[in-house]
Amino acid sequence: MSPSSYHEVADVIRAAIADGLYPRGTLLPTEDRLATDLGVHRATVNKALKILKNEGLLHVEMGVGTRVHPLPPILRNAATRHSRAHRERGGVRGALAAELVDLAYELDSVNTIGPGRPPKHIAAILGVDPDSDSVIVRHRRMRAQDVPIQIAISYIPRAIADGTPIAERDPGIGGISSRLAELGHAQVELEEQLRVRPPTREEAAFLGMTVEQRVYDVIQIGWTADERAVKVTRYILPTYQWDLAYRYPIDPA
Amino acid sequence: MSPSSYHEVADVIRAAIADGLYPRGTLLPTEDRLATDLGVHRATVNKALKILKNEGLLHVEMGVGTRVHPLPPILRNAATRHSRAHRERGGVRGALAAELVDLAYELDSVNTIGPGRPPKHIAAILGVDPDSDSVIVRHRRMRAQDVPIQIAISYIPRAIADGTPIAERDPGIGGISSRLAELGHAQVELEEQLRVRPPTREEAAFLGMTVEQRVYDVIQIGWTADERAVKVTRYILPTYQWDLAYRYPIDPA
DNA sequence: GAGTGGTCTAGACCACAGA
DNA sequence: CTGTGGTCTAGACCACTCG
Repeated sequence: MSPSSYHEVADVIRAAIADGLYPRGTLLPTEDRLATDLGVHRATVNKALKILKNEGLLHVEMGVGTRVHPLPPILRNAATRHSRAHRERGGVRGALAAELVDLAYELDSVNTIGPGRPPKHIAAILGVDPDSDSVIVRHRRMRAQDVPIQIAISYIPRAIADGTPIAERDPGIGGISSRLAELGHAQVELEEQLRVRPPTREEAAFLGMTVEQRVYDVIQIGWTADERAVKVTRYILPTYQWDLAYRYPIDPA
Repeated sequence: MSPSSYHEVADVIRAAIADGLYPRGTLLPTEDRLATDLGVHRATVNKALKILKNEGLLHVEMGVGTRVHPLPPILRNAATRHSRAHRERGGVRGALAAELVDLAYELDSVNTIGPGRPPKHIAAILGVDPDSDSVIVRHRRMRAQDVPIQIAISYIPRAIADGTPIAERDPGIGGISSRLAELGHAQVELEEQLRVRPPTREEAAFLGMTVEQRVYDVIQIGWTADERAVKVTRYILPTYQWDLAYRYPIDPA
């Protein structure tokens, strides 16, 4: 067959991947090869592959070739991931780690923890000073199976966190949420605001994405029983790497 | 200045739009014009504009020109009722809620209602027969200010819906949820599973999108107090047209 | 150095909308 | 009929990786 457009070429290759012709993690044929096989110019193949790269299905290793993305999407279930049982399963340090336990993925994270200034809109939520180092910032960049999958930046008021394990590198079993609870700041509700946008250059660099792909940008606010916001966390997740799930009560009337 | 790559051209145009040089709804200069102005070939401008189209910032009217997308993103707050008690508290919540209030948009919807077969995975959730017309299907395509913004397809078991206003074109004040409550099937919790993907050709056609853009694909399940799923609704939303918000309780321990 | 994908220019033809 | 964006081919040069 001789596809007449780059969308058809993309469909052919997408189908070939779905059929298992090119398993996850393997190299695709070169663009020249595909061009001659499909009877089109390389520019057309390049345009078709760009679609699949933007979808997150393919991934380029410069100078090497084009690879089928190694990891299928992971489910992030907001309803269950924050239960204590979930967070402490396998002695792990937080919600993400617990999710990956099920999949037998190895989690590896690079953290930067210390006092810092909160962004203005986050300072407003937490009710802290935006112009001084009023929060502990926990910046975490995480990989599963050596594939970057998430950036998480947490902001906790220093009035709460100073002198506690929350300000330390290792917050202990169950993560920050467990420590907040022990300190009398248990979060009873979480609020999440999310949108989809292109990654910034920095985010793209760490996540191994291009700026033409998409990330979820999730702002999570932790509320206590007495209606105080005690933690704000921003999650940056590649859309092709995650499915999200929520469960919430409604007024039955 | 003379941008050296199509990403720079895209950045220049994105910035020009952000600066108000090209207001929402107006036509951009032609590709030829931009090419000569920026000192690059039209193919480069075309590639740059494609990025902005994929982001949903631009929209082509064939044979006419390229227009800046008319509507800014809308906030879809999954727990509006639930969050109402908290509305006074300041910060981001108030700011985003304020944006919602602006919407004096005119809504217009085309509906198709009747018995039908549920998709297999939805039949499994509802516990109905996937091989017969076991559900009432309510298919709604909605526009705001004449801009298509959402597709919603609801599935309700006929055992519940037959002979009630749920199977009628107009379900009455309060909609399906109120009727379900009156019939003894009040939903007390909603579960939503969402992912981001390219639209199908049909979805793209109605929503005025290309298949290189992205939609939220949201599966919403309505649960009763006795843990029965009484309604499943699938929402298809352009990602550039919506921000999403959730609020849910967590296990504080 | 050979092979990879990334990008740019150049020129061409097409379908579509509107005067 | 003219002007619009959509697309394809052609050929070139680049930065990168690996042997």
